[in-house]
Amino acid sequence: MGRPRAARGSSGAENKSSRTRARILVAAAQLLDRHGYAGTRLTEIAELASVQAPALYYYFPSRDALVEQVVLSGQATIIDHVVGVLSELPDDLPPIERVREAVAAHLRIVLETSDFSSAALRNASQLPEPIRAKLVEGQRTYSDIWRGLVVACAEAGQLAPDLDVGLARMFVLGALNWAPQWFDPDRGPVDDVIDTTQRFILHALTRGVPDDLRDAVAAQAPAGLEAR
Amino acid sequence: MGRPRAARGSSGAENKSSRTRARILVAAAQLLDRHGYAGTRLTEIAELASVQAPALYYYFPSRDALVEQVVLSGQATIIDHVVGVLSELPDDLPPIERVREAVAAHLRIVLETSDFSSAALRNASQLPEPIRAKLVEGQRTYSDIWRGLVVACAEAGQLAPDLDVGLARMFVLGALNWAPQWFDPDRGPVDDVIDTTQRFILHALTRGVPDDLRDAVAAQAPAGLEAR
DNA sequence: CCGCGAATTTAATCCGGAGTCAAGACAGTC
DNA sequence: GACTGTCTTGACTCCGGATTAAATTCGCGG
Repeated sequence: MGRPRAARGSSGAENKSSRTRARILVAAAQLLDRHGYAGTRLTEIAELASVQAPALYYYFPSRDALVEQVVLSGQATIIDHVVGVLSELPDDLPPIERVREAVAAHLRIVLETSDFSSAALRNASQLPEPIRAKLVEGQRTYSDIWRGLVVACAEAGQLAPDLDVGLARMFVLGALNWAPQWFDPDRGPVDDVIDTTQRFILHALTRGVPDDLRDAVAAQAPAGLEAR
Repeated sequence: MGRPRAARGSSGAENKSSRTRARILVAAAQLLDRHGYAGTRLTEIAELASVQAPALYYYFPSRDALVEQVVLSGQATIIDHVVGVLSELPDDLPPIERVREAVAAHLRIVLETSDFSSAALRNASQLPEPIRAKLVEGQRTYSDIWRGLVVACAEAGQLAPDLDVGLARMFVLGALNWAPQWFDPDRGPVDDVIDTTQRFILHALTRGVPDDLRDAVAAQAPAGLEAR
């Protein structure tokens, strides 16, 4: 009666065992994303993973443990990816451009790499207390990342002066987090969505006339450009 | 053994009966908003409404009927209120100002009058098919309202030319619909949130071009008006 | 091709929540 | 003070879904 073992020599294995485990996690993520925490049946997960329900207990001690695994790793995936992208950026990149990159990173992970991450986002508020508690740290971390991004814009004078920094952050995250709700991969490539989202959010934050139009506008009406 | 009667003469009554019924609906809305469809127990609703569980069946034939009542009236509340506000507006108001008003109307109803409306929004995707079916008409209606608002902006040249009209609509609704998720009435008045939201969204849509320059910008990039 | 543990199934149990029902209690009304 | 509408009390059924137990198959090293 064994807890499943890690592969012999290697650690990130391709075991049959670990592949089954992965299938279960993926199935759970998909269903959590669609039906929510309370709406996801263990038997559905099993079916989608092509196993019988009790097999889940070979890998996870309980339904909640499985759910926890899904949302925690989903959360970690987002954070790691966004942090990773940001850390690759040159130090002298203007803050607003960092926001642009963060938007893309967030959307790409949530819309493309899928399920785990959006399951984490969408269910956060409806999870049982113990699981929710384990999410708060990551939530704070991620919040802080965005706070930092927005504050940097403000300090660089690139943020529209009449925006509350805290609220602005919430709106950005709102627009991002709502995306999985309506996004349909059949209706167009992720990249298009990302493009438009970036423009939308940058417009919202900067309020200024964007670089590529500034000259034209300035020529037309050289007065009144300063951000009031 | 009576189905509850409407009040004698008056229709929007203050009956004891109708007040109890209202308490039940309010309780259900609150819990649906917090725990989602599948996470809301009948007994919890009853407790919150200060009634015994079987009493619910005096007013509603089933749990789902109650839920349906909540989300449908929540949806109707939003639509009616926003439509009402828009119809009061002078005809010659610029489209972008109509958006501003619609944003305020939507937020006010969702954040203040609350629960019902946000329950409708948040649970939409997780409801059982029969209920969801009854929501689609309203969803289309509401979608169309916003489509109309945004398209009008585009046609008036007040929309940032590089925004896809359809996607822009989704972002606006995203920012609005995510608000109940983080809004905390103790942290500040609704009006502040509304103010900032209006600015944020108007910046996003118009690209922050001030009124006196909008013509110039529209002339510069008259393309990209298609309403996909 | 045997044996043994890992992986998974089949069958059984357990529990909570929806929904029912019958018998009252209590309030306001005529 | 009888009547009706509004609930409470306290069962009790029923079912689906989580969990457990026992039995079975798979797959590999010997």
